[in-house]
Amino acid sequence: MFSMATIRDVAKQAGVSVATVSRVLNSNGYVNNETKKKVDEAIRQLNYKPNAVARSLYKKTSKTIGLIVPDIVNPFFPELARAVEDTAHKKGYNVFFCNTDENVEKEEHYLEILLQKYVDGVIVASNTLTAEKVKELNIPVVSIDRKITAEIPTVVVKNKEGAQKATSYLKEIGCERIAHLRGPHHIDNANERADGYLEEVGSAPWFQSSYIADGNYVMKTAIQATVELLERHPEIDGIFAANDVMAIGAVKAAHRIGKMVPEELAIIGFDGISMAEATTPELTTIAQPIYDMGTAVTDLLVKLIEKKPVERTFLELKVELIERESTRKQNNNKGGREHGAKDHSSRQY
Amino acid sequence: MFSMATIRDVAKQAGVSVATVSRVLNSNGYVNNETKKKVDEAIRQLNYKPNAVARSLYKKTSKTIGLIVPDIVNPFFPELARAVEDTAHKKGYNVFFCNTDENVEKEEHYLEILLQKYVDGVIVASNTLTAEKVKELNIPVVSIDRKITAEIPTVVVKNKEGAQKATSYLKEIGCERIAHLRGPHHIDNANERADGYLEEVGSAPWFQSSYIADGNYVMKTAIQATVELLERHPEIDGIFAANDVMAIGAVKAAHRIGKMVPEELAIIGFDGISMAEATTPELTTIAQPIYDMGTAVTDLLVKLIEKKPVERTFLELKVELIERESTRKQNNNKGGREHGAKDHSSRQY
DNA sequence: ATACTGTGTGTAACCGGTTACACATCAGAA
DNA sequence: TTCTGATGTGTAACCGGTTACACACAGTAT
Repeated sequence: MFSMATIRDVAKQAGVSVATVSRVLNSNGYVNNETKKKVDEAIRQLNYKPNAVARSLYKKTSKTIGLIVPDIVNPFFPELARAVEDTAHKKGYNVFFCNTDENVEKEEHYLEILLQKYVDGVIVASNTLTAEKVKELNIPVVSIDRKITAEIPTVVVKNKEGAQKATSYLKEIGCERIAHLRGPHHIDNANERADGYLEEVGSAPWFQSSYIADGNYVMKTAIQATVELLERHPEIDGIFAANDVMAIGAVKAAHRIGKMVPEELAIIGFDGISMAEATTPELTTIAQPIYDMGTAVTDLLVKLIEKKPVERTFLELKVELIERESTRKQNNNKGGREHGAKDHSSRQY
Repeated sequence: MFSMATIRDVAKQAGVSVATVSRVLNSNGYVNNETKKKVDEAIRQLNYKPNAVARSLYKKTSKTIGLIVPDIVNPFFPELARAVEDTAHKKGYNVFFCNTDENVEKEEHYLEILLQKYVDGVIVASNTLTAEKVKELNIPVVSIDRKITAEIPTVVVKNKEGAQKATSYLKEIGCERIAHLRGPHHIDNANERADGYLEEVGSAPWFQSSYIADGNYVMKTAIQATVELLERHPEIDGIFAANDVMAIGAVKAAHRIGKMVPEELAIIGFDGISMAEATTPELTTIAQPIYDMGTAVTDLLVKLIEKKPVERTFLELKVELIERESTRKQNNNKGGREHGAKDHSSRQY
């Protein structure tokens, strides 16, 4: 067993001081060209790699960020995590990966560990954190998908606008009784999406609040809720589900009851997760630019870390309607504009 | 802006030496109970948190591991990553998260960075790494899902056995012409699964090699391959796809052609990804114990890191047939035994 | 001749922990 | 009484980088 070469080994090998080696490594200060060659040669010979931990200790920065998500298994987060990691890597940062299950203690525990490990900043996808906690961390924290407070930089999407887009699209294709399968009341984006729905149909003559069913963003309960909804209101011919997972549940419920999708019932989701393409019929949805959100939030964090100027600390990204098979226009029946090919969509298992 | 308290601040505050504080922190060596109280009080007053970087530098260990996957977006990996992170966290380790897209240079680059950051070990899900490269890292490396070489500890599943199980299950429910949608030739598990299929039907009188179609583990090409397969051999009444994503593609192809699943064509996949439950009909599959694999591989790695004894360095886990709707028994028609409820299946978005 | 600036290099302190070693005290054994 | 071992604490070296500072020497301006 042998141990890694240190900067002192390199210095000895090259016949110079450690300061000079350090200067060569970081290309700062003055170094004679001949000296530099000797040092480079010594580095090559010893296969020297500088020790990032020692560097971190002195510089008080680790070129590392933390990514805190509720659960990577939740289909929204893999693409987000991918974008964060890609962007961080491009900028020279590594990412620590943490799952909190929306559990406050777990989250605070992770933050403490990350802080002790000198992370330069943290990306949080969670709603349990308080502004106070964040402030005492003394490092940049940005939030994705959930607003925490006005002080914390955030990247979200236009949830209300997207919900309006979804609902008005259902109207447009001829739906006359449109229901909403909403998300949990304690999650902001669920409320915003419900607001968007109400904005479009809340004052329609047929509307009643019983057209809104409570879901909690998971498939199983969405199936049950949809079955009850359709039993309560058999006249429903369109459902806007607040996320894709529930929309998939709604499709299953319709199938179970024997309602044809989209002929008798149009269903539209929200999120644009890849699972929505696995269903039959494939799901029409309001797609969030998940990858772009990850890129944007990471860019923002890195700028804050490196104290570069940032234009805005609150980004509200646009969503996009993707027409697939779970809805069909009354008049024309074309497949509809899809997403542009994503640069990372061709990967294989 | 204020800076973090150090061990020397604590020592001063408590009126003791840094060694004593360190002893209290790590509960080793002798410390008088009264002294310990003073130190604890000083720690509390200053809200002192030990600096993990400084500790790493001296101890040459960071309580950090690397997780290298091809692409977290690939539906197999989120659950694996979750298991790895859960297990690592439980044992006091943080995980660096890296996506390589099966790209050798990217992979080697990540390994180099991880090494410089003093990671204690690495989990690799990849087939591009050579044993030589791994050896010169001088830290424990374990492999998941892919065998690299005999020397590198590995956790895989019984692919051939699973494939046989899938194929014989199709025979059992009455299929008489069973095709195989295989994975890429350069991936071991694809070859093992093809072997398992051949073992079951390779010597059947009806068998021809044209019953095997090349797929590359992605949905789009699987759809095309299935369409061609069914045009070539309309008599096919069962398809074993080498992964779930291709099986979903096969379901779509059947739907497109107008073949009823499972009535006219039974389809079975492999992997047990959650997406397989989103389809209509829901997919019968050979489920890998993905979460367990992640737990096992992390346990193994941590044991190697901590130089604890390990029983075996090659684990081949069992797979399990999950009957759902895309296949149906000729005789009895019961829903079939599902997975036990996974402890992490109830999370919400 | 003097001062000044740019180039090139080395010494040693520093980052914030851990621990080897030295030393002191005290109880119980020989 | 002396020896031994357990208890308790402090000093300083160490981990492997970075950099402030000192210094030396050249070339050029005054």
